[in-house]
Amino acid sequence: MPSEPIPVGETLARARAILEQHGVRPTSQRLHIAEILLTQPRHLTAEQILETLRKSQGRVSKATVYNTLKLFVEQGLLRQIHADPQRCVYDSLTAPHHHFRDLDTGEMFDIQPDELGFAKLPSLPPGTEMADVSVVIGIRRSA
Amino acid sequence: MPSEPIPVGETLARARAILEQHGVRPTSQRLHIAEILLTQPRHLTAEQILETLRKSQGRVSKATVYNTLKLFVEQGLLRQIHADPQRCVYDSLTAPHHHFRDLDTGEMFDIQPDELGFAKLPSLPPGTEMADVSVVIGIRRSA
DNA sequence: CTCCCTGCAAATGCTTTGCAACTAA
DNA sequence: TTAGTTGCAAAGCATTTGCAGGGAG
Repeated sequence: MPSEPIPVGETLARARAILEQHGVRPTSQRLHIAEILLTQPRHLTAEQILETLRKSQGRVSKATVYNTLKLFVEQGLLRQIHADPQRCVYDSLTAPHHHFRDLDTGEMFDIQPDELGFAKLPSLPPGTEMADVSVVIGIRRSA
Repeated sequence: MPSEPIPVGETLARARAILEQHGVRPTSQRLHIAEILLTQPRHLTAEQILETLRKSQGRVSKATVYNTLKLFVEQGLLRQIHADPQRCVYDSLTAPHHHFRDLDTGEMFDIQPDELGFAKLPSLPPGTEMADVSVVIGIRRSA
């Protein structure tokens, strides 16, 4: 269930606040990218972000998009998901959660953490500790 | 727990049998690749397979390795895993199962299906059906 | 003789990097 | 001024493709 779009003025302010909280200078490009990732459904490829920017915005460089996304990931604002071999998806929900993945389109949808639980987890290899658990449920249109 | 290496003569025969079962002509390269994937631990990148081939075997083309792996995947002999952004791992265990992933090395280890169970699964988006479930448990060396 | 495998090199597509112009404090 | 950003083009890498030579049936 995608959250509904938030009025633009609000997202701009929120985007700015978040960037400042993370010590990222809120430049025009960064604000626009931050706005897209706060307002739109939360799983986007670099290409989709670039398209969105170009529609609403005019000129943006692909390199700047990638650099900004990389910066956001380093700052913990985004998470990268690599379910697809060829493209990488940026997820703006950074809290631990799981995903549905539409096998036909590659689209991803969040699963809230309380919607999924384990009855049994395997014992870890000796000398290791669990860092994270990721569940991806592949789905397709039913017949 | 990696199964222990199987004597070479045996793997060659098994490799040949499997290829023939799947209607794949058992050429020299294909047999060597099939042998590697039956004998060695089961999660290898194309690069690792190429290296192994070149050590034991002599000349092999990168293209042939990729083409063969692609063929094997199409025939259901292998499964591709895309946990890493930059490389893709081929898994010779095609039955449904889950994985540990060493976050430092990228290495993957099987989790047997009976070692992991769900207490709760989310309801699917309407009009869709579940195709598969993949669990990846990220681990690292504990302090 | 005819497929189709194989290897090389070139092409592809996503992502990163080098670098010069630019912009804001 | 000065550090940090941006855009363009070129570089990098894993993977794919085109094509000529070669081998198996």
